[in-house]
Amino acid sequence: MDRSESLDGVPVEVREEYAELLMGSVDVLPEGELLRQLLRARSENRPLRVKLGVDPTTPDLHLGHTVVLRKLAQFQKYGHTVVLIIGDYTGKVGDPSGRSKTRPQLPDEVLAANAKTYREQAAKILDMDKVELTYNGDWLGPLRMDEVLRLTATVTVARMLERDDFSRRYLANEPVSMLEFMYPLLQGYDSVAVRADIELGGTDQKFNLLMGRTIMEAYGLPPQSILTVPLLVGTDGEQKMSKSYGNYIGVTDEPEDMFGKVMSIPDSLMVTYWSLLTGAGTREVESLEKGLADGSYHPAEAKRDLAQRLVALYHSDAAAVAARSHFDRVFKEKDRPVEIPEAPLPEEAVQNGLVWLPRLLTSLGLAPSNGEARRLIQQGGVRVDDAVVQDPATEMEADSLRGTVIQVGKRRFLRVV
RNA sequence: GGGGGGGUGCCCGAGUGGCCAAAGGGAGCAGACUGUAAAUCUGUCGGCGCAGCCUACGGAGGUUCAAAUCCUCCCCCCCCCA
Repeated sequence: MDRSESLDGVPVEVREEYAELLMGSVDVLPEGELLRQLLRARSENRPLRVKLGVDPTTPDLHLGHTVVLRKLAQFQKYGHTVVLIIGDYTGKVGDPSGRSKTRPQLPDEVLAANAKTYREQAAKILDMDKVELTYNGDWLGPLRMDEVLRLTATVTVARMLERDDFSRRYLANEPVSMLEFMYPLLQGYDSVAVRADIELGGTDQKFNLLMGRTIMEAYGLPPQSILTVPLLVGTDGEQKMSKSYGNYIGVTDEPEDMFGKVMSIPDSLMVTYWSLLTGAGTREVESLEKGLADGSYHPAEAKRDLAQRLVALYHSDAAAVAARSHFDRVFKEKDRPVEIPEAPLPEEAVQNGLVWLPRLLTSLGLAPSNGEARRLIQQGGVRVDDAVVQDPATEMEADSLRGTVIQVGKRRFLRVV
């Protein structure tokens, strides 16, 4: 977007605030509105109400979710009020988006549990003491039919079909349920309920966010402005980060795992991750880019630093350092990790004092089936005390196994005790 | 209500009587290589102590020496017309 609007007469503090809020944002609409809001908020000494709605459909947040949370944290930093809406109601109905399969309707207990972990995990980024936390079931649940109808009357079908994924699916003969049409309306109604000044979301939410404006106007309220942040690309470097694509890095991932996953992103994604996930400032990101470009900053080093920084954010500096040395040890020097998890020799794997290797792997959980274990062995992916074993018929004496380290692939180790 | 098109392995998708545990792609997994769990290449990719057997192509029956493929009924999904 064009961000060259004149800042003449804008106080320096607001310029700074504005610049930081724009950083990393994709759409900030309508043009110039956010700046006006910031100025007004300042002159009236009234913080902006910044809305984010989340559906508690997954128990764990991943780094993709944190992009928008970081943006919220910036608003918070400047004294604005973050209004976090847990979509317990919308989650309960079950959004069938994208698939013909109806998404299972989540039971209350699951939603409540998800909401709880969401709060805990969001607390790593936001100051939750200052967040206004709400549940949209509080106002959507009691809505009467006539009120629902009033809501539906505010938007036309043609308008709905402007939404890219709706029209695309519609043209492709894929189902679009009425329920899905309701989602943007309910989300917009949330904005009415909390009197939002601005709503944040991923770029995929642009339509819904704009719908909030329409609906607020229909309810006689000043329409919110909207700010979108980029969707984070997952570790595969292609699709957006999502649990269902298996390309996600969870904020609760163990330090070593998180470190490793970060190391698996394509180089081309590094700068993006730095700027969207670490809270690094513009200057820091620029010098990093420069270093990578002129060769003074080795990409492998940059990625390690990135991984370390992210682990530090969600765990601790110590854990981050440990994860890094673990990674270097195991992958760079192809050595064993210092700490190897231990597991007792499973009884069921022992027959007449002998242990058949594939069965050992499955019973230790290192392979899902004997067939898979066989393949791993044949492909040279299994080591017993550093020695590759390639014969799937291998049998070993149970007693001799105790204390040995079983390795599957490059990164799974287990010591039999 | 009428007409048409579909339901295949984790996902997408080919297959219309045997050569089909089912092409191809993606994901996953393993190996090689590398600064990396990047990229690339190779292999593998239902289960079973596996040169064999079992289970599988929406569900249930049936025809056949033989069915994902043909028939019957049922369930589910999509589109068009009304």
